[in-house]
Amino acid sequence: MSTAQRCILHVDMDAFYVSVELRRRPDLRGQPVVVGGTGARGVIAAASYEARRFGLHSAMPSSLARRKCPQAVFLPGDHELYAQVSAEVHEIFQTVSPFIEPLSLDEAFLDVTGATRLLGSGVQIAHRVRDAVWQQLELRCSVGVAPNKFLAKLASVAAKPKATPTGVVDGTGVWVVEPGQELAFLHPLPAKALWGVGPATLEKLERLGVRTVADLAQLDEAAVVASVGAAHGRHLHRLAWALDDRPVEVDRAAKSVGHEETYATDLHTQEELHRELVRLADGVAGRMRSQGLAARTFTLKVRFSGFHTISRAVTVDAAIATAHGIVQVVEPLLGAVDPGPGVRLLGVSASNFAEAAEQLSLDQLLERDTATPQEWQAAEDTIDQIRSRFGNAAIGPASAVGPDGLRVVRRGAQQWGPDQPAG
DNA sequence: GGTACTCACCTTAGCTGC
DNA sequence: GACCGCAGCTAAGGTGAG
Repeated sequence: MSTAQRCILHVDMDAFYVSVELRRRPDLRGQPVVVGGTGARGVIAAASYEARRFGLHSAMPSSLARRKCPQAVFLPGDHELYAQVSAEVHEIFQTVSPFIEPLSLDEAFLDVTGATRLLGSGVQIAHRVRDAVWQQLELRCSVGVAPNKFLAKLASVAAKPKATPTGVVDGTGVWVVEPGQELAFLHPLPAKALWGVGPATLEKLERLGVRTVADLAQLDEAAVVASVGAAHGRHLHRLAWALDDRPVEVDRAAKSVGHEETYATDLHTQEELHRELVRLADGVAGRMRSQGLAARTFTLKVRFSGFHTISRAVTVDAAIATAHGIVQVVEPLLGAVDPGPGVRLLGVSASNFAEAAEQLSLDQLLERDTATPQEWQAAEDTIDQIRSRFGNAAIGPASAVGPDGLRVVRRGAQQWGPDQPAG
């Protein structure tokens, strides 16, 4: 690398959701504990290392998890609490560097290149962060230190505790990939360790005889491109040579906002679909307005009972930020869906964002209504104010009220599957 | 038999305009 | 006028991550 050596940290909280829960349920320490998957159709969001000894892991269907580990304690998720604790962790990060790129609630990249003169080496800063997180929040984390993001991420994996059938083995907590040692660290790893290699890509690479990162590096880039596509192939081949110059991005703007929901029992009528569309649109519009966004493209996603999934999108001329506007645009797409076979999931997402200032010109869309777009906007702004004062469930569209009463879709509110058993 | 939710990015195909 | 190649855009679906 010709540019000055960077020092990147990847901080990954250990079994984050479970660890947060154990702070208020210390009686469960040392037991197999799982967060999420409390319903019949859900998956689990996180598993304690004791649960991982039985093969449990995040995104595992809850029914399978119960079979593999009947003694596991299943706890419902509390997304708001995790977000709050995540913000506290973020404050600790701020004490060592302003250059923070959150990846999710439980992990982030930190560029500490500029902090090393003041705070010591990357390793010293990593230990400083790790100690502070433990002392202030009673939470463990693993930290990878490397010259780029990709290696720092792999290093944090190497630093983590390991669950084996015989017990949990503590990790080192901090793992450093020293400059000059990148390939020695990287090449023995399995190809699936690379960021961007999932089951589909792995199968293609295996057809080329690739087992390890070293195998991939030795291939001609053209062969990788021919197998997995141009952009993906070039990217993977560079990663196999430890080449990753992506910066730590502090303020990444969202490119889409969406909500989707899997139902405890399938939907079978247009009336049910319409009611759910209104709820989802309300959730999406509320989040867009809270971020000052308005969108031109809206995508409807439908998953049928057989798991066959379709998506349909529509792009309009004028950006929209109201639930009413979204429903008007997406309703025709939904009308073309035959709910006869049963719909298990419905989703709405917004993308192609424009300046929120453009959002008032909805005129063509709302021709059939008595209210003007400005009036709709004012009405939904008032809804936002009521919710911020009295909570999300305080108010919502009347047409979204079903037999169970009003439920407002919030980010993460239903993240790990429906609570009610199917059936 | 069992597969959540959110977001980003890519590929492919079809359409349109030049 | 028909056809071709190309670029740009959009829609749909797939893949991957966390």
